[in-house]
Amino acid sequence: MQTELDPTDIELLKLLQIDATLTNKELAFKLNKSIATVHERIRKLKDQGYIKRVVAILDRKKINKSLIAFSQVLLKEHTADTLYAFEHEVAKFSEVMECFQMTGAFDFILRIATSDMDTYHLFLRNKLATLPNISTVQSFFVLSETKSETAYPL
Amino acid sequence: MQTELDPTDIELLKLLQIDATLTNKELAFKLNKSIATVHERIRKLKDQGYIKRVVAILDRKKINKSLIAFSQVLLKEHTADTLYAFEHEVAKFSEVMECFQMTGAFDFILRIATSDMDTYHLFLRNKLATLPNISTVQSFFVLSETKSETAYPL
DNA sequence: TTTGAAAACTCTCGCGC
DNA sequence: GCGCGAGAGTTTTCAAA
Repeated sequence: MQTELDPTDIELLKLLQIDATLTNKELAFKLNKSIATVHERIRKLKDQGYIKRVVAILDRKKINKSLIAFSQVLLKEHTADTLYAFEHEVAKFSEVMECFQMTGAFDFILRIATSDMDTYHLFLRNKLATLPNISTVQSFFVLSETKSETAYPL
Repeated sequence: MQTELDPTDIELLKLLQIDATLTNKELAFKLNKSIATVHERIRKLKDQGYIKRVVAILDRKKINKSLIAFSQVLLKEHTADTLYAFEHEVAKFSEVMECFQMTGAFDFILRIATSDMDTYHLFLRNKLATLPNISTVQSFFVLSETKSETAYPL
């Protein structure tokens, strides 16, 4: 299985990261390739896992997710079991968009999406803070989103 | 312009957030609507800005973006001008995937994608730290990505 | 919102480089 | 191996009701 990207693959990935609604015909024109070639390249890029999925990105403010919080979590214990248990439980909460284990002074950083501060408060009290083994949770709130990019440079 | 979402719109947004390659025919079947209805609903959801864009999500480790850092930036001054200038300059760096102005003990949090620690270091020294008006930058690194969701609950 | 038909696009296959 | 052309099969689009 060929796993290196050539310039055509790179160009395709660049374009599809920005707008995945481009048709094969449009892509073929931009790349000076045939439609069949573009089709085959994209199939391979998906098969090989370069393209994980194609998704619609919504305007969060329009769907009542106006408040984004970053919550830094410190656990009491750091055994393999307690780390796994935390990750496993926290992933179940629909408010948690992302969970990363981190280096540094705390263990995890969570990105939480809610409609407002009251809802965040309820999430913290009734969901996050009820998990066992939590030592501290520090919350920071997004005032404004200056840059928000899903496309990696290639 | 109708701006409220009915249950069909909500269901469509849920599905398209997960997989935007579903055809109108497949969506119509899932929702028990006609293809033309689905087509028209999606057109409206895009027009009204609920769907901002449709993008391919890549596997960052396969495209040499193995290291993700969250960098907390504190500025020296907080005039409207200096805040704007920082946002404006930092958005130009291709390594910066996201930039948020925050409440709390620091001013901005950046999500930085690079290939490795050396590259991050170079970014910090030669790009970020050269911006005027920066007081401190604290960097935290992602050890593992437990949950990573682009779909908001609806 | 639906229908239905025309236009556009997708996807596969086999040939040629 | 990789790319391309052509055609069958789907999907999208757009009237009209």
